[in-house]
Amino acid sequence: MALSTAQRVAAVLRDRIEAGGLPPGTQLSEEALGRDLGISRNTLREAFRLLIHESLVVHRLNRGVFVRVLEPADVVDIYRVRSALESAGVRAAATAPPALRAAVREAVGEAARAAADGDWQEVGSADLRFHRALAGLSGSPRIDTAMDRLLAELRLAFHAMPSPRRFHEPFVSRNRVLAELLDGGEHERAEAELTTYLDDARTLILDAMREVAS
Amino acid sequence: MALSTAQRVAAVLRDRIEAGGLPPGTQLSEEALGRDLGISRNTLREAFRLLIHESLVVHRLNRGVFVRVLEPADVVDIYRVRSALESAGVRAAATAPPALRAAVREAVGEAARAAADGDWQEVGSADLRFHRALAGLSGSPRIDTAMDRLLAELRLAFHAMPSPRRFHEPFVSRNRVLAELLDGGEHERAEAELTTYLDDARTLILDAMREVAS
DNA sequence: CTCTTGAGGATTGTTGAACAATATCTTAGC
DNA sequence: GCTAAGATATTGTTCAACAATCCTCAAGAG
Repeated sequence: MALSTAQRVAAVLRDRIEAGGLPPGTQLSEEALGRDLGISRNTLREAFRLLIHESLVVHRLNRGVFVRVLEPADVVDIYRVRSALESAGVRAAATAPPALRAAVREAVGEAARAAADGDWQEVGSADLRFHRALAGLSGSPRIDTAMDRLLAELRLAFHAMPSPRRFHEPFVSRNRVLAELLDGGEHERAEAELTTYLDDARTLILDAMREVAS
Repeated sequence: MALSTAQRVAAVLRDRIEAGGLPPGTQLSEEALGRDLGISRNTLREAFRLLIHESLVVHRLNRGVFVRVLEPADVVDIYRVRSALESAGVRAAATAPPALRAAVREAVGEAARAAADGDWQEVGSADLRFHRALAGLSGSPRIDTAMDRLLAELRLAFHAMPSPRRFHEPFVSRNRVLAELLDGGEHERAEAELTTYLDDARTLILDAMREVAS
């Protein structure tokens, strides 16, 4: 048994959440879910802990766990932190190891290829890799894991996006522009472009969230 | 009972670790600690998970949990992230709410008062509050908690410092300089000063760690 | 009618135990 | 002295029972 029961249960719940079967705000009852999945409450709670760590669900003392509801304020905050971490990466680009700089260019290429194929799901994944690579220029393990967690949180908001293409398409070329500014050593302009970039993306997501809520 | 048992136990262990009662590298035996604290192994493991999440302890599979040993590479990384978060705060200072800017000035005053009293322990605490306030200028809850965790990790390294006075004293006036640059709207100079400030502090800690290790 | 109060029921929190899996220590053999 | 097999101790996983807490909803006071 390579994976523990708790890990398998967590994977099942993760899939259900990301597939929309368990919408944000849903309470995950220990007894009902445990009976449903044929496991004890304690094992289920262990699975919950894994999901809590990924912030896919939240735990309220004596209340239970609920599928995370991402508020507009959360999106605003996530983009604030992203701005701080990715800006730091851009400022570190000049002294970053070649391998890290190559990762940025690679993600740009992958996004372009996926866009040519019309695979907008994959464009989204490549976009996330691009931004992770930007933050990764700092060469900091702690920044890497923080970035991973932020992007995992953001995925919860993507459910609100009606058209993946309309959201991702404009950013393919902007990613390329950013990468070229970095390669050209124009770090100040790159940082400025990154700031407006993130502001635009945030606005798009917030608009989509408002639309779904209404 | 506002806090769960696991949370209270985690607080106890956190205090013991920071007070030096549980030095870095100590193994936290489940059976012995559980008997000592009068709680079940299961609850203790829950408390461990909280501390693991704060990276005050590390978990090695089938080996147990140990009080975190901070390597020089960790200190370097922590200062990288601090630089990113505090720089973001300084850049946000211009548009930050007055209450957040006041918190920065307040911490400077408290440090100066403690220094006059010769209470170098308290100078250290005020210094941490100063830096937390700097990062707090971003107004981001996620940055606040990230900063708290970083500073808690860093405290693990402070055990290596032989003379609190020699470490903290020079920074009292530098904090004041930084705060005045911010109040004067000279954000670029403030950011530059912050960078050299953090580099100097990092160097001091790394030197002390090397000295203790040898 | 609104607000408080307090059972009662439902849900989560905690415990101790049993068994499995793994690492470490001990010992026998070469 | 070194290696390998077995013994021992510790952690990992799961379970069911009991304790603590929250929420609902009805009864009563104002």
